[in-house]
Amino acid sequence: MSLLLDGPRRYSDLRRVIDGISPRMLTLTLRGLERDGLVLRKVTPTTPPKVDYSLTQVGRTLSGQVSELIGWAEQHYAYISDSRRRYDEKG
Amino acid sequence: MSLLLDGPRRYSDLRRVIDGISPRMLTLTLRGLERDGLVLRKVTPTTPPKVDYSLTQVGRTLSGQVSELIGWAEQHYAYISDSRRRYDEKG
DNA sequence: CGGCATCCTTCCGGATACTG
DNA sequence: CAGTATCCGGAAGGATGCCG
Repeated sequence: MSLLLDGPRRYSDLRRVIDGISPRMLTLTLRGLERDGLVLRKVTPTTPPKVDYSLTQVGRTLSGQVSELIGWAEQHYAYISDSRRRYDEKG
Repeated sequence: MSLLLDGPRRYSDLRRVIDGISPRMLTLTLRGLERDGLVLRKVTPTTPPKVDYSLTQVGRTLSGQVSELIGWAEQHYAYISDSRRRYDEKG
């Protein structure tokens, strides 16, 4: 979702950025977001076809919270990794 | 997580509030949060035993973002439901 | 290019029964 | 009370192949 903040992205672009994701999962995820009205799917029926994904108005209202969540995760990543290691090693 | 903001809660309390959750899932969830260092599990070995769950210092730093997310969800619940209904009905 | 259909394996998570 | 143990059905999701 936060990947779409800078504007529309094509399917293949998203696949490249979200490294390792299968086409199936990417499509399912995008379709879910589209169904929820957070992402807009715009098909241009040329050859080769072109599909742009962008945030809807409402989708953009979520971007702040998502960014904050990402920020939190980055800030506390080391702490959580440490906590897990300690938990797994003894108890 | 947001349930723990007001202070420690006992296992059975959480089970009552999160209605319908199985003991297995509640334990797994709490154990995951404990492993990540977000929740503290404090056992008092009396009869009957007593276990209190509370947020750690770091766990509390996440509460703001969680609250905002909940707020967003409540605010846009109707929109999303509508979007889904329209999506499922035609396309 | 941007998918969908299908197969197949994994594992999530509910139900139930039992314990310190 | 606060879990653990076990069984089990169904869903999640990777791999592969095909299509407009």
